Amino acid sequence: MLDLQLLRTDLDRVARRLADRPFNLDAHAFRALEDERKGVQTRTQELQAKRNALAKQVGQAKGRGEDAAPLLAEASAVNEELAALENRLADVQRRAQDFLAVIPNVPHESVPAGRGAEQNVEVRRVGTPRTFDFAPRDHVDLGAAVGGLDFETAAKISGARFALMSGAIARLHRALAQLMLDVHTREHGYTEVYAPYLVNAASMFGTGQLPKFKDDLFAVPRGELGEFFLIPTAEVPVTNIVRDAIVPLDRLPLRYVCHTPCFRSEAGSYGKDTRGMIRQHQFDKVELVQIVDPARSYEGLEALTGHAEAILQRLGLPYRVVVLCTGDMGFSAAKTYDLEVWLPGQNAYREISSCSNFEAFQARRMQARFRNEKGKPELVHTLNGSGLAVGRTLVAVMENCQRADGGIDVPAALWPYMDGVKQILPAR
RNA sequence: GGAUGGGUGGCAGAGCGGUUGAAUGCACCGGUCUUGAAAACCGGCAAGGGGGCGACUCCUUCGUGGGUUCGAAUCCCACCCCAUCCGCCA
Repeated sequence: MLDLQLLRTDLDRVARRLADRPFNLDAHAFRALEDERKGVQTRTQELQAKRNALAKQVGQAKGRGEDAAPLLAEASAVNEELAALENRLADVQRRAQDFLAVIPNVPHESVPAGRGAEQNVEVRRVGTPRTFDFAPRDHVDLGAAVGGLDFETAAKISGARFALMSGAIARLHRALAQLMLDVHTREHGYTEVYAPYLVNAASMFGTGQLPKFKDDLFAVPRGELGEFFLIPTAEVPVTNIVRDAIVPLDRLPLRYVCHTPCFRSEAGSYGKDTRGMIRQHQFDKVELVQIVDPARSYEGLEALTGHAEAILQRLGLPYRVVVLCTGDMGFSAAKTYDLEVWLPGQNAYREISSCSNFEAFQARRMQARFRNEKGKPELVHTLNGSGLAVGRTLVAVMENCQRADGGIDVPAALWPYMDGVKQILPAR
């Protein structure tokens, strides 16, 4: 959520920058809403003050044993008028809130303007894609060759966009998550977190999935209580740790790492990435979350991105880093780096991590604050990034480490997690 | 699911329906004292919002939502959450 104060004082500049996303901020509607709010609020508060004063006089009169009847009559009249005004005020405030809740974050000044992925800017490339002296297969064919990656059975059990892993592939998948958790906790200073996979609507609002992106979520009804939502990323439960909290300054930055499955409806992506396990309704991800002092959030973003990169480097996977342009960024982000891993099966770089600074956008929605040097509560900045998407990392390892015979050479970094298995050989 | 107790400021913890935005303690900030520190003492210290150039002033907020009342942290109703016990269960 944007700062109301910012909209009041700098509406046109904000509207211009949001137009780059593109988002059309209706400045006229906002000003009209603001004017209405101001008028109703002022009159309501005047009447409330009057009511309070009268009530006090009644108390004093009764205390002196005087007749309070005239005062009571006046108070009743005030209350009648006040009730209508308070209703109107609540209505205007709700409309203002709804208006604010669907405005995306303002891109940081360093973010390039652009409409879509084509305008993203490459920052660096690390590693060189391997040249094969045979025709490289994609992970679906490799999975068929070694066994243990089964989309047909998953479709029987659940439907499209699910995978069933077994044997060495399932083990490799687990090994990847283990490696990531160990590196981030041991070397990057993150605290491991185990968090709920079902969250309430307030948490989804806090990180920005609600109200605008409900269609992307799986909702689980719970009768009278409304509904739970399956997390689309650990960002949601982990960032909401600090919702409605005031963190002492000396505890910042908070760094959390959390391995969870992620659930996405993928509404609107029909026909996209239908082959293989690039785009699934359920996938595992190791997520990095930082809660930081606003003065240091861009430092934090660079560091966090580096932490995610470290995993790719350790696995020897070639990748590149791109800054997302204004048109490709998520709703809540002020700046995002995507890490794209090289996939020989697609002959392309594909997203494997997304690292973002949300500045105070989520913090404002969550009322997540810290106590600054002056002892005053101030909104924190929140950051997160995949470190990494486990399913896609599995795909990348399979495709980049494949052998001519269809087997897979396990990267050395994973050996300690594989019970000494260094190659996954073709079945039969 | 049943029973009981409870949700108040950063924390702990008071609070006969009227001057309680809320005692007290801790924490925190400033000062006195001290070579320095501690202790002691004095003072300050909730958040969000409206209006005003400003001194300042007004409104809202005691789990949430309704209700009673001129007036609710205090009374009534519903719900949520937490604790403990019982039942069920991995």
